Amino acid sequence: MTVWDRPEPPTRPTPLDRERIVAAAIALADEGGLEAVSLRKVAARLDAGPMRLYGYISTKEELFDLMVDEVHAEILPEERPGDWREALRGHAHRTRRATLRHEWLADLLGGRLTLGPNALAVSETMLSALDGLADVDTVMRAVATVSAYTTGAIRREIADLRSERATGLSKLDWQRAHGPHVSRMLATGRFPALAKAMHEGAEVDAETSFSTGLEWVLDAVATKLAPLPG
Amino acid sequence: MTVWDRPEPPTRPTPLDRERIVAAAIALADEGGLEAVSLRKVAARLDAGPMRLYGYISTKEELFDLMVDEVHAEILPEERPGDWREALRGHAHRTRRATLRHEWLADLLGGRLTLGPNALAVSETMLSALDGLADVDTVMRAVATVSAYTTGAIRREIADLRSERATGLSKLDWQRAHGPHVSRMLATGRFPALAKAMHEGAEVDAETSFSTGLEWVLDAVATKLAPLPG
DNA sequence: CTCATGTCGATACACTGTATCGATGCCTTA
DNA sequence: TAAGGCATCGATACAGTGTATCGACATGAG
Repeated sequence: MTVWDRPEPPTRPTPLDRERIVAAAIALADEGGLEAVSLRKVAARLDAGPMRLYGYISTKEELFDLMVDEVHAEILPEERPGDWREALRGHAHRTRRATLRHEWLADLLGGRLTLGPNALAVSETMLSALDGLADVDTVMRAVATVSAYTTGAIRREIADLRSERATGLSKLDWQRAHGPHVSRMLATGRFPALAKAMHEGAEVDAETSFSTGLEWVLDAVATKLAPLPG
Repeated sequence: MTVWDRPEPPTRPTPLDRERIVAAAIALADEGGLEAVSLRKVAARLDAGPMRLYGYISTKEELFDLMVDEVHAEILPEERPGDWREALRGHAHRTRRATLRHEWLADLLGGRLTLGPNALAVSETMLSALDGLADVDTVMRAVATVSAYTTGAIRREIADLRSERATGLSKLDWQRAHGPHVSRMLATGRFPALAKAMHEGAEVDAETSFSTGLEWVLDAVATKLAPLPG
């Protein structure tokens, strides 16, 4: 019996921590969407049994919360924004880009309060960028309104994206793609405005679309923050 | 052997249809949230085996789509709106109220394209209310922007609601409620703007909150539809 | 009356999140 | 150093999920 024959001692498994668990979960979600994230698969990626995870998280929902907060680290601005408008605009675009990198985020955005350290830091930077420009309630309203638009617009964009991907067709073939159903509906003549929009609407790229709406909302916020004197 | 002894013929089960299936699913979701909706439970409500449903729907996702479209019937305006602003405002508020009646809708809103007849009809009324007030692209942008705000704001409101419900406490006790975590965070002094907002912010009811943000967005739309001459 | 055909739904499968609790290793004490 | 008690950890088990499969059945034709 030499050392070579002696079996390895039962490999002390790598100790886990939340960070590694969340990273594994995010990797899975990036690859296969949220529904590809199961505690068993996350654990498997870390050479552990499923129950191992329950020492670090107490529920799958909590894991999702941690994932969302982790991505918020990517949403934190790298440098101090110039003014409030740039702060809000930057936040919206960073959120959008993060969601394009992690599409599953669209399924979670706005679904639960996110109170992790990164999410709080993000809120902090937005609020502080507006601090002093109006009373507290107006400032909060401004942040909430822009965030609501951002959440809604991003979800919509991702929904479109998935739909296109599923049919494998561009928006031009959209009607045909969605089977006879929509075409038939439009053909009934019951939806003239919709039909007109479908036929005459220009095809704008998603980023421009997002941006345009965002600027509208920012314009609105501007008038509330600095109402015209008089 | 009398007629009384003769066993009942195997009860021809009530024939199903999509409508009854969707109604059962909505009832379940209203009672216990989306995750209470399982094909087995839906089927059980209709005295059927699970596989019975697959004659009418081909996937659980499809059932969700049908549920969403069904609720859109409640969102259709009852009477022709006075002007574009009332049309958009009405739609937003009806969507909000429908979501308060069917909280699970918040989980689905904006998550997938909804192309059912009711959803199409809703889009039609919104687009037609704006028809002619600007070029097609601006009109579509207006509808999309208001819808995005609506989706995002509603999701946020429901998330808050659930959070409050889970802790059983009002927003006043919010910090304490969310355990030491948030309080500790705020106490670190790393989030002064957030702390200020928490302490000085007035407690406004959800509807007012929703309304205020909505009017801001509508103001923005107004300036794009009817730009000042010059 | 027999047989072919097509439909329908019971059974089965692979997988989920998580409660339970016996085995295991560790630390303390004699 | 040896033994004992304790806490921790994770394998097993459970109740449930969505849905593929395919045998049994009812139905229609010959």
